[in-house]
Amino acid sequence: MAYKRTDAVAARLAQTRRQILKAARELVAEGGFNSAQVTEVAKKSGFATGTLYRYFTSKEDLCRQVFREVSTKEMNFLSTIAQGSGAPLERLEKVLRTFADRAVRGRRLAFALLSEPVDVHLAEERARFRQTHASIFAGLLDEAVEAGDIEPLNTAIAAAAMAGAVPTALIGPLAPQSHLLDADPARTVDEIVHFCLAAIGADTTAIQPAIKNEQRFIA
Amino acid sequence: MAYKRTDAVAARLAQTRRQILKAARELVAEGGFNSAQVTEVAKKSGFATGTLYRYFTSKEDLCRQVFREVSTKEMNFLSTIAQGSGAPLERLEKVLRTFADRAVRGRRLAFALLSEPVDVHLAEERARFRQTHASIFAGLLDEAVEAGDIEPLNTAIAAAAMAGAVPTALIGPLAPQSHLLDADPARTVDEIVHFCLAAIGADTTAIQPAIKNEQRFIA
DNA sequence: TCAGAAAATGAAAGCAGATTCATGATCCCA
DNA sequence: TGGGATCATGAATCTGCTTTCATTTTCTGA
Repeated sequence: MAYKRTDAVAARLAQTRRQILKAARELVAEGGFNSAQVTEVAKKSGFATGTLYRYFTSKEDLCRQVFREVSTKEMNFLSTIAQGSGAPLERLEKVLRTFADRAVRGRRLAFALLSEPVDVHLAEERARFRQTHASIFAGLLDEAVEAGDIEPLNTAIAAAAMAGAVPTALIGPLAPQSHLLDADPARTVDEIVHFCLAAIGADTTAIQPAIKNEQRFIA
Repeated sequence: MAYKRTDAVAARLAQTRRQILKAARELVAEGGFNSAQVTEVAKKSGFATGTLYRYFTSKEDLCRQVFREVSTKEMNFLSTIAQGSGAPLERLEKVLRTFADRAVRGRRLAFALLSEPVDVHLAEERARFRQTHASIFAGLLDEAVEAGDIEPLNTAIAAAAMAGAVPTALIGPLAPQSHLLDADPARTVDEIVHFCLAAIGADTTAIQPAIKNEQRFIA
């Protein structure tokens, strides 16, 4: 026993792991999970394929990590807004708008997370992602009902409907090759947000113009 | 040249083709496209795998046919309702309700058509399916706007949002193993329909109770 | 500096399917 | 009824990946 992992080595290992994840993430952001083949990730990260398997038990494992990393970032982002101050419906509007807005701007990545055809395992991860969106929406709807800002309704169902409506309304436009949205993305986002708010009986007369900062899905 | 295909033979060939499609369709209705492996379809239909390739150029081809057959039936169904008589919004409500209702009742097949993870080719087919739903919705929305029943809006976007909202709101419940919906499916459908109609500013006070006939996605 | 231990490598093996194709069965018409 | 044509068969092959693992390289503490 003449070997004990040094801090320096541990750091390097961690670094390697990060590099692999980064390479995979970038490939996903460019061409979806489809492009994240083991060989490609290896090449891009600068390590051998065998090496990847010292850090991840399988390709599936690697992809799941990537999905989680990226989606967690998005969810935290929305979650923070949801927990902010202001009337529940104002926060809901901001969350919806931010969601749609970031998806449009980070189109390729959003496509990968939301609608690219993927295998069952990633599909599960995606379902969780959607479910989390729905939870955030549902929480705000509950608050709004509680506050008497909207009529009582089944918030779980309404939230799920929103979680489906937003991405789908963007999907054609979200597909990598599509440029339908380039004309007037802000207007489209406005319409979608309006749709969701009206659906729950919220007053939509005061909907603000699109967000100005250039937020987007980021790899 | 001592062979010319007889009518009898042609009929048998057509019959075989139908049998293969039927076997595939049934497998899909039971376990999704995942279960429609060439070997399985062959076994179920009673023909050899090689035979399938005399009728379909590839597995992909076969699956696409199945998807089209089934989805076309659904779309025609909705389309007929959409072209019926009555106020546009009444027809829209009926279309939405029928869509949701049939999906709930023909859960497994609906899952396969709407949210099962599938490869790129079927995903394209699915996109078309969604797009058709959206077109039907959009047509009715246009009529409603035209008739002055609702305020003008971007009907394409609203329609796409509905096409996403309905399946997603059902999805947890739609997944084959889920039984969330068994408690009170009609109520859930009501909520979803209400959501969509409210979203476009339709008067929802007169929403009728659930449809009575036992319509469903049929293989 | 060296021996033992971990880490990295990438060519080869594995894998789960779809797809092919040589062979045998069936069919048609002269 | 026979020979040429189509049809059906299913074991063997092909395919595009992921995954393994014997070998090489790097690291550690004595």
